[in-house]
Amino acid sequence: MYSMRTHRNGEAAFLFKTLADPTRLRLLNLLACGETCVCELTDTLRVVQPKVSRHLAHLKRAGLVEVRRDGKWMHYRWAKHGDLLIRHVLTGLREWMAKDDRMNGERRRRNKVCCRISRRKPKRTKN
Amino acid sequence: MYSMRTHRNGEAAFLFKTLADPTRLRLLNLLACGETCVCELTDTLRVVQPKVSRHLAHLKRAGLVEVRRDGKWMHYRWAKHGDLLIRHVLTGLREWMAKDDRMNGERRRRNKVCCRISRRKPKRTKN
DNA sequence: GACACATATACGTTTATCCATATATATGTA
DNA sequence: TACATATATATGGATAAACGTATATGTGTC
Repeated sequence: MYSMRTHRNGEAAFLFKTLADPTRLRLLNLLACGETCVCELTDTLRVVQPKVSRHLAHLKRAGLVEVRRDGKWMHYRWAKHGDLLIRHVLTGLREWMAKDDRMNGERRRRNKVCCRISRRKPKRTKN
Repeated sequence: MYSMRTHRNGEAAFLFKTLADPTRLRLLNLLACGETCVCELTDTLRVVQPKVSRHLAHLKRAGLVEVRRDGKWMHYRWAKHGDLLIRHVLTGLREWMAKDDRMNGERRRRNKVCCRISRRKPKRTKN
């Protein structure tokens, strides 16, 4: 179900195309910490919001992430994968991210991002 | 050593970019059977030779395959990988290829290709 | 050396990808 | 309803990837 794209027309290439972009790998890296909303991703990566949304959409099309709406916010997370290929690839990716310096730094930064801290106590806020 | 590209500048993206092409996946699929020369690959995939060579060069740059010269022929094979990410990814890829219909068909065809059969007995031939 | 064959590379064109900016949509609040 | 905020999408331009054809290199044979 999540991996239609890789099986339809037999294209694993589509999965790899999705992973072949540094920004998308950085997004997956942050999502490896758990569910994260778009503004947190934007702030952490210091990347303009349309760019983040565009890449998230691509990850979603490929079945790599799922979304949940919470008021104005969209929370993205890694998808559960039935697909064997995706599972192997993401296992390798997780291990790689755990060792990569830049990725480590960005995961650390994620937890300090202002909008994350300020929104923690009230589940929904006006600001 | 084989995976310099993935570690230098921290880009796993380069590995995925290499795998993000159907022709290169088809080549890796044939090489999964064992060492294969360019003309066999060309005949099996029914793809023009410069295209095959170009993609093989890309796979080599990424450290995914190795080459051995045998007279006029160049024999390509999967490389041995120290890199964990590459190992996970290729494990997933192997399993996927084993199940994919098109890939199965092409591996079967590989063993029937004319130039393969005619060149089997004499290790080196004039023709 | 001249030629044939296997493979690699160079070149110009087409196609796909990525980006930044602008704009649209959706939700919540006054 | 009007407005602010969060996110998504559309548009046009720049960059890179892939392709086919032509040509170069490298090896063996005569």
